[in-house]
Amino acid sequence: MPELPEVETVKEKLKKSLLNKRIIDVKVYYDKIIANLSSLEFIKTLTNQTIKDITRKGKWIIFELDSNYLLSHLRMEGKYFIKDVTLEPIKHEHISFIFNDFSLRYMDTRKFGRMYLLPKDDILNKKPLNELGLEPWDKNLNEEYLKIKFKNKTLPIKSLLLDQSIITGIGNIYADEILFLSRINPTRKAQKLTDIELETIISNTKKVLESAISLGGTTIRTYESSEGVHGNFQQELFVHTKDSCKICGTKIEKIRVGGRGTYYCPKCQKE
DNA sequence: CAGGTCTCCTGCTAGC
DNA sequence: TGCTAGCAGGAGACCT
Repeated sequence: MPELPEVETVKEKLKKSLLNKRIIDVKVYYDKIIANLSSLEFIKTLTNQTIKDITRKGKWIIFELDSNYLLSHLRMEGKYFIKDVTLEPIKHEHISFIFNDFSLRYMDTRKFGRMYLLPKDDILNKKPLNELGLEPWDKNLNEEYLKIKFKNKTLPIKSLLLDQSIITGIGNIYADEILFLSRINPTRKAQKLTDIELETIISNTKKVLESAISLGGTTIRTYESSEGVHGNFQQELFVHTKDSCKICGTKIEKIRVGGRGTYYCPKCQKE
């Protein structure tokens, strides 16, 4: 499940192959991936545009084209591969962007990924990016900001860490890791956290995500990496999918918080 | 508005 | 061994 560090890694990888390349054709095999256009309009608009830049906002990859932005969210299992143009599409391959000497294939086993093709204007203030909160390294992310965002909320901290309109980029794996490092129980009500605890969470968010990016993200379970992307952060995980605590040896508990599988150490993360 | 539940999907697995 | 029901999960829709 790609979260910010995996998306960042994929984005960097794509940049190496795609900058200044011109799309000469597009094939769509499953059109529900495209959220805001028919596949016909999607293909027509993309054809003959050049990739000027590739950036990231939260878990979104942003392809800057001549006159549009193509936004891509990998959700659970979306991935990109560079392949020879002549190779037939295989199972779970839904979109193929064809360039002169190679093709970029979008694969997605569960078909949860989504793309938006938008006109080139102020996309940060338009759906879907307008709903995103702060990047973890934004200088406006501080304890005051979280207090304002947590106002009138009764949800546990884990659920609010996953809320992309507050901090963007954290997913299920890193939420568990951030709370472990912060020694905070995932079920604690966000509103009841102290200022110091909020600051600890912010600092550990940056720490965990930076470390994960430097290791190329996390590769676990069914999440097979994209082209040339093989993360190693799974070796650094303290609680997510673990059996016993790396610090105290206590058995890691698995519970459900806000419908998500949640791992924590009952001794290190007391309620 | 806040929050709970359902939905989208497929592959894997526990259980018989 | 083979089958099936149940589960996993990011985010948006829908309901209360």
